[in-house]
Amino acid sequence: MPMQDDTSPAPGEGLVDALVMTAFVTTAVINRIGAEHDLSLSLMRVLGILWDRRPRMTELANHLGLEKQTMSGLIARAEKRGLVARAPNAEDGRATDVFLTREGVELVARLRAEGQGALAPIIERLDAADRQRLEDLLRRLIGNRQG
Amino acid sequence: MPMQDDTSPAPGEGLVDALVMTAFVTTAVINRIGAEHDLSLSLMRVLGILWDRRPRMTELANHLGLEKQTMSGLIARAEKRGLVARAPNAEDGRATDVFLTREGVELVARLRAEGQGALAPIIERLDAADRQRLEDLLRRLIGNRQG
DNA sequence: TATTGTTATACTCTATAACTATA
DNA sequence: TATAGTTATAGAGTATAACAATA
Repeated sequence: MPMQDDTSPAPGEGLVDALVMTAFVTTAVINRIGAEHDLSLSLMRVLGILWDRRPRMTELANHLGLEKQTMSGLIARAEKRGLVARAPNAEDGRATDVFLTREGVELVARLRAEGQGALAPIIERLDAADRQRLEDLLRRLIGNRQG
Repeated sequence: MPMQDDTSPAPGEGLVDALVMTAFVTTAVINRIGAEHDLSLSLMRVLGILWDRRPRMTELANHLGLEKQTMSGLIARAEKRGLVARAPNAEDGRATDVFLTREGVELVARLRAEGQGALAPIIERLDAADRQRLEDLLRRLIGNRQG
């Protein structure tokens, strides 16, 4: 879908296309893995965050860019399935902490392994040196963020 | 979330993390742009495909990995909004072709410009040479695919 | 009979609004 | 009064199942 009346594209235009296509491909892969476990992308992101953190509901919602009510429903369903649990925050009587159950921890570990396996055929199109170059470039692009 | 009992990660493990994080960041940006126009990611993908193609319903569904009934609803809502239209296929009396309306074409052009603008601050973290290197590596990774 | 598409139904995800409890 | 969280309600997105029309 090139700009119609512009024969000299803006700098980075092709890169944006490549980024978006890569995002679609990557998302499709992890979405498929999630679907096999009846997990939405949002819930997978939540579980990933809970791997090494114990946030409160509002923190989770902000991190994912969702409303707190949406997070309430998401966590309520995950709790019903035994993947996460809620407990009152020790310092603030209004707040609720969220954390993974043992079953949730096992699921995240399994998801992670399956993700590596599913994306392996794609990344193996590059040799080791190019993989490292790509990883370095991507990390410079997105910065060192967590979750 | 490193592999717990493995101090020497599998080849490409860090790259998978970087790819997934990049996908989340990129998806969040285009999702926000879509939300400003009341468009879901799925519908944006459909509109992107229709930019230069006139597929039938089943082709669209297969391309996005959705069921044909799901595509029926998606297209029905988009048609109601005047973004796309349906017409019987000339060769096969069972099939229905889908295509962009004039309004749909204008919307896709606008979305595309907004996507470039929204991702510009991110890609500008790399100089021109590194942008080209990253684009080349990504294209080798995902192949030359369309839509 | 097989394929294309739609309709019926149900559940998840998401948002807006209203509410309760705590600070 | 402001903040944290839940509940109520509604709409979009998705799937499974059943159906109609065409090949």
